[in-house]
Amino acid sequence: MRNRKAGYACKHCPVETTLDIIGGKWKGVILYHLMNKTCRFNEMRRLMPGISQRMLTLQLRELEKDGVIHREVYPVVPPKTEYSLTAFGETLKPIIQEMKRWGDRYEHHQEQQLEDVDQNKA
Amino acid sequence: MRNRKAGYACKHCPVETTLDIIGGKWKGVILYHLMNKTCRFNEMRRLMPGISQRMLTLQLRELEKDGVIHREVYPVVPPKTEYSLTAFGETLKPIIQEMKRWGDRYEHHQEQQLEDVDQNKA
DNA sequence: CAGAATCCGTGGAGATACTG
DNA sequence: CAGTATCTCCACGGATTCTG
Repeated sequence: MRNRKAGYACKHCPVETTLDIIGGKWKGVILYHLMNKTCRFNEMRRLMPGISQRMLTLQLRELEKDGVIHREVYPVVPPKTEYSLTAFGETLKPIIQEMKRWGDRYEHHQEQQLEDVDQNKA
Repeated sequence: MRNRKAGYACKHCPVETTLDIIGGKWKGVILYHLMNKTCRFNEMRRLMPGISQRMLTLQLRELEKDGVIHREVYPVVPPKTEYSLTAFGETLKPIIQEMKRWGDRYEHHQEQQLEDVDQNKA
């Protein structure tokens, strides 16, 4: 999000505060992947085929600026950069985990419906 | 979000699936308020001073289309419309609650820092 | 490999006015 | 009160090219 108006959430709604940090279009997914393991740049691109290189960079920079992720650059050739969650970023895990749980159940629900249609149960 | 590409999430990442439903800029906040109580249109506007009337309408329509909220129109004068969570929408509560919890703690953390600065502890 | 820089189109979103 | 309709603008984000 970052653009919910100059930093302060109106009536300091806590959900709005949270969305100011993880509300970016791809931030949830990025955090989800970094929860499992430290990742390199192109590795993340492969994990998220839908995001452009430019967007990935921008979102990573914002997350870094907010102290959620850490960016470790190794001065080698060819370049190597690793992204990982900071301790602060770890505190967001419960949110992402709930999102994963919900998404999993929703997908199963969808599959179920498709099967029903296939078998003319619907 | 709704625009993560024609309906199917890549590699069906569950977090992406979830964000397709609640990833809209204001959807989290809307759901948060509807968790507490059924709300009328202008009531919600007051709860969210940052959102424009147009945006509120659009986000509500998307949530309705996705089956997350219910819109009850009473044929009276002046008009009265009430928004509430559907049973399906209720299943999103754990996510929003985690967001609220995190936002609350984050705000306290911020306050703490401000106090420290005030008292030159920092 | 991990980006930065540039160009450019689209639609996200504000402001305003109108209506049942 | 609870919206719709229209006009408008800018920044979000894609595609492409260049670099250490």
